[in-house]
Amino acid sequence: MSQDSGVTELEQRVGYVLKQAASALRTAMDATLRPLDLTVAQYACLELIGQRPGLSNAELARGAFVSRQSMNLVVRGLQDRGLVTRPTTATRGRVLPAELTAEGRLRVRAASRAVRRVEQQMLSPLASSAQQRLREDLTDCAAALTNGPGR
Amino acid sequence: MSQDSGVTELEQRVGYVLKQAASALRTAMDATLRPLDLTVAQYACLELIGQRPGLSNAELARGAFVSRQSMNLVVRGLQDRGLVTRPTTATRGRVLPAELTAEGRLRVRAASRAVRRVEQQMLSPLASSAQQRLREDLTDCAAALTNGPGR
DNA sequence: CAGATGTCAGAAATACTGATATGG
DNA sequence: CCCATATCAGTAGTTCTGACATCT
Repeated sequence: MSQDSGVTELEQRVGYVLKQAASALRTAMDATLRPLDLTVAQYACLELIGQRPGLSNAELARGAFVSRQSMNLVVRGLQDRGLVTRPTTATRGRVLPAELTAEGRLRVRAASRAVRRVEQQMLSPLASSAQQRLREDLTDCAAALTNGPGR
Repeated sequence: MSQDSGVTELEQRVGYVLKQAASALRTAMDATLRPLDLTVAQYACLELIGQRPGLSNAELARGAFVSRQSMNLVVRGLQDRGLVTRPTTATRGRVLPAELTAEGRLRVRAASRAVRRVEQQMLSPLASSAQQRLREDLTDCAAALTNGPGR
C-alpha cells in the first residue's frame, strides 16, 4: 500500500462489493423462492404485510424499494392468489391497508424460513459478532446516504 | 430482547439492510451521475473498460451485473457518443474488445471522482478500520453465496 | 463434440413520467 | 393551498427466454 493516490482497484471499491453482494443475494433468493412460486418482490411484500399489518400501498412500495405502480401490481397478484386481502372501501382517508389471509401467513412462513437459510449461508464466513456488526454498519451507511448529504 | 425465537425484525435481517444500502447507493449514484450525462450502467461500463482494457462484451456484462443484451446496448450507446471504441472485426475468436477514447478517459475520470465522493459519504459514519472490514466482509459474503452452496 | 461468445427477436416485469381525483 | 395517497396511461429501459452462427 503506497500512498492512496486515487487509483483504486475495482474490487476494493465499496460500491462494487456492495453491488456484488446484493446481486448474489438476489440471485440466490430468486432460486430459493422459485419452488415456492414467489418472486423476490412478492416475498418482500408478504413479509412486510406480515410484520406490519395495515400498511398502505405506498408504504409497502417504499419498504420493498420498488415504485408504487409495481407494488400495486404485486399486491393485486397476491390478492388474486388469495394470499392478501384489502378492503374495497377506505375506512380512513384513502389508504386501503393490506393484510395476510390464512394461506398467506402459511406461505410467508415457509418463504421466510427459506430466505433465512440463504442469509445464513451468506453470513457463514463471518463470526457471530462480525455478522451483527455488518448489519449495523450497513444500516449506518444507508442512513448516511439518505439523511445527511449536506446536513 | 427476549429469546431469539425465530421472529426477526425486518430491520435486523441482513438481506433487508443490504438491499437498503444498495438501493440508497444506487439512488445517490443516479443523482450524482445525471449532471455528467451518465447512467449507472454506463459508468460501470466505462470504469470496467478503463481498468481492464480489452474486455469482451460478455465479460463487461458479468462485471457490471447486467445481461449481455443490456451491456450490448450500453456499449453501442457509448460508441455512438464517442467514448468507447470497438474494432469492427474480431482479431481473435469472436471477442470485440472495447477500449476508451480520449474523451472517454476524461469522462470516466470525472465520473469516478464523483462516485468516490458518494462512496465516502456512505462510509462516513464508519472508522477507517471498519470501512476496510466492511469491504472484506461483503466480498466474503458474496463469495459464500456464489461458490459454496452445497459444493 | 462441448463451451463461450456475439447477435437477434419476442415476452414479461419494472420504472419513469404525467395526469386525475380524493382526503388530511 | 399544500401534500400524500390511489389509480390510470404511455413510454422506455431491463431482463429473460430461446434461437442461431462463429470460433476455440
